[in-house]
Amino acid sequence: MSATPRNTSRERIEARESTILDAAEGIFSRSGFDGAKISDIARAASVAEGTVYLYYKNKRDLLAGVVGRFWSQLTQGAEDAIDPQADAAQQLEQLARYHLQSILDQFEVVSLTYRARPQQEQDLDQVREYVRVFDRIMQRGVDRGELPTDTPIGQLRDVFFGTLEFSARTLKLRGQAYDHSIVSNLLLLMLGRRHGDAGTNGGNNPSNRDLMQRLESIQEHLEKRGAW
Amino acid sequence: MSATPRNTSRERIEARESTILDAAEGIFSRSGFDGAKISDIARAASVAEGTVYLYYKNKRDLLAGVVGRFWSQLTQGAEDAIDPQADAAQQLEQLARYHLQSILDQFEVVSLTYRARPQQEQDLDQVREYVRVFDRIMQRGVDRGELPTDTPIGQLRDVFFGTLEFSARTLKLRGQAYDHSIVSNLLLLMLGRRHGDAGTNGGNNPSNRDLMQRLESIQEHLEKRGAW
DNA sequence: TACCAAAATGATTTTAATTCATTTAAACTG
DNA sequence: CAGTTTAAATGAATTAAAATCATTTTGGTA
Repeated sequence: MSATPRNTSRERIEARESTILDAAEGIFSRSGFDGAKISDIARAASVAEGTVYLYYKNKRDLLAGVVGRFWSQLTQGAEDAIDPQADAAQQLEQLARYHLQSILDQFEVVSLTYRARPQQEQDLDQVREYVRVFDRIMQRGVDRGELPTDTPIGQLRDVFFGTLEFSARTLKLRGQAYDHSIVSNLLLLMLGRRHGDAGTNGGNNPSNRDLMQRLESIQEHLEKRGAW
Repeated sequence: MSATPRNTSRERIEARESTILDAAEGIFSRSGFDGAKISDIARAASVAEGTVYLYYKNKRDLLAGVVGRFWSQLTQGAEDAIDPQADAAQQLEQLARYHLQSILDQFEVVSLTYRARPQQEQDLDQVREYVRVFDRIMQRGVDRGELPTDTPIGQLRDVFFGTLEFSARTLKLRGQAYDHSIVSNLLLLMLGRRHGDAGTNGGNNPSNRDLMQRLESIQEHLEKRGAW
């Protein structure tokens, strides 16, 4: 049992680290990166200033810790929020709702993400992982024939997250709350129909090109099932 | 001519302010907000440290100056880039190209915008003004009947700028250059048609006869496999 | 040329991050 | 369980950079 740390010890240390992250998240959110003092964070975590530096190399690193944890938790939450049985359109809507709601709720932490970013590379790992939730939904949709084969997933990813984030900023700026029509309109846009508020303007006449794509996807779908 | 500053004097002062802004933009872009030292900026502007504080209350204020000037210039450039004769779709494409190109070219300054933001209110004024260029194009399109009356301009604004900005980030992250298909696809999305890369795969709208043939062949195909 | 006010300077002060010599606590040993 | 070793925590001291301000320089004016 030479170099391995004692069992209970690791738990204590993880608890302390998490305490420090909690404190940092609170102070950073309240005061912003520049406004936050390490001494405030240390006090909030009931710890000496020097202790913070045992867990994080410097202030920036501490921020990366806060931001990284946020996105990891978001990934977990997103996976829980998505019904594995649902089709691509439904899953996309679930993700969109969850995402918009979350970034509205924790707007300050999301903003802090941009502070961590431009620097080192791996600060972004947890964000990348989060984004893969979207990619998986879309890829599955294509595989099942629910989405056209030539769906440009990478570009739609930027449409999806870019739109939701800018919409969230707009809402915050105006002091407005979650607005479901944003999600509805985004999905209508991405899944190919015309815009206008959700329920409205439902039954539009699909073009032949739409029909052709649908047929192709049905065929592909049937062939994949095999089971003849 | 009592209290009014001498004519030449004002020019000298404005020139100096602009020199400081240039220096600050360079250093901020190269080193980021935290990495930039006022002493570096002062040196780059051939000015004493204290002089910087004659023109800007503090470092954050100086950043706001740099960022504000950037967005003002962007507004000017956008207005120049748009053909007043063109219809809404064309103008939107012109703005999209101009915007994507500009934020790619000056990615660092754009990133700095988020540093200035969450703070005081009027830091955003120039950004708001820039955004109105988009609003005007859309409103004019609606007024002229080129766009539906119920076009949700405010929401589409977030789609437009959100998508372009996230796309720019993706390109930068991958070290890729301007990609016109992003603009094409975004416009197709916003103006109501289907996605797929622009020039490629262009105007193939299959006829009903095509569809019927395809259906026949699918039926035949399926029946051959029999075994349901 | 002498004067004044505006502008500029950079040494000094202040603030906050980071380090590190010292102390305290925990884990292990015989 | 007292003694010893190692890990963790502390906070005073150091360092770095922003911001201030008493002093000097400059440009215009009479």
